[in-house]
Amino acid sequence: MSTISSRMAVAVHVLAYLAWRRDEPITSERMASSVNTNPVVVRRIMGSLRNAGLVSVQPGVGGGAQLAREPEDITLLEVYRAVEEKEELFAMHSEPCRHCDIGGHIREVLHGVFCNAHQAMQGVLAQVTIADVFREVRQQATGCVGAKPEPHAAVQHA
Amino acid sequence: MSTISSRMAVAVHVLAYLAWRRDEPITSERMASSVNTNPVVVRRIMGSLRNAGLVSVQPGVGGGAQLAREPEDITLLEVYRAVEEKEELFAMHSEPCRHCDIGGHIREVLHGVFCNAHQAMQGVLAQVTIADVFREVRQQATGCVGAKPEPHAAVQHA
DNA sequence: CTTTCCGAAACTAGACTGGTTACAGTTTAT
DNA sequence: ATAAACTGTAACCAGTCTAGTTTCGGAAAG
Repeated sequence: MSTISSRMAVAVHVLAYLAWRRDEPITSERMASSVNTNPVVVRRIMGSLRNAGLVSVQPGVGGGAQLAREPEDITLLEVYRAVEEKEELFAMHSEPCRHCDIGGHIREVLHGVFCNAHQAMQGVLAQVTIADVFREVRQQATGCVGAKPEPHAAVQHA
Repeated sequence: MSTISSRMAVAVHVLAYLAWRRDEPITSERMASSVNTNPVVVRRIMGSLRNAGLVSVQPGVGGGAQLAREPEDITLLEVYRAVEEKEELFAMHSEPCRHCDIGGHIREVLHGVFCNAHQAMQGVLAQVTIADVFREVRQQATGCVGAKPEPHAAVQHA
């Protein structure tokens, strides 16, 4: 039932927003307004993205966050690794009986399969960049009836 | 940080155990002893596997669980779907601003990427069967120094 | 009818998530 | 220097999921 946390979704959303407003610093309040959450939640995620070298943040008047790299150079895999410090996708059961044929070696076998599955998932994320996401979002937006042809004219969460 | 629950690992462990003891019913107590957990935890997981048609369970004296299908016909993907009723691997953030260019369409784009990632992971699980796991576990066991050449001679959790 | 076994409910402690408030520190502008 | 704007971080909370445990009812076998 438990899913990977929505930090991933929020992080990609924010990075796409920063790619949209590529040249100006964006405050956590503006980002939170677009994501519809609390500014502290955004700042927590920005901390992870900053540690990963994906964004640069400036405090003070006129401060905010900006992309530290080009949107084409930021893959969703980097975002995933920045906001989910998880080493394994699947949890292993703790201490199976080591004296029987199954319990003694099941963990090594499972570890191999689980690693393959995790890497396959990460392989998909590695092939998508923030620029891809931003482009697809814009395409969807302009494809709608009544959509504005100039995205910069949209609501800016001022 | 949160991972997919260890129910998956326990389920594969138990199914490999049942493949090992293919012809006799195994009680939840014996399975729990091999997994090193509580019999009720095993029974909960067996309920999911039974609903998925992977095992058949008999109550009463001499009862227990047996594989309902051949180990070669049970993939880890079926096990995954049996014990994790999750529809999505990644959580979506709840209600982004629909009036701005990013928030209005980010969810559809993210949904596509997340689905691809989830399916890539499931594709790996679909290619591994319980028979594969059992065979690899046996290979690892016999490859160890001092390992018994006949796996049925190992501790049986009686 | 007793034993063995499953199924299910109820309860617990621990962990993670997302949200919130609060406050210290830093940068800019005046 | 002082005020304003913004980040960073700690602390706390409620909700959810997980895994474990106890308990009890019911089914099957002998």
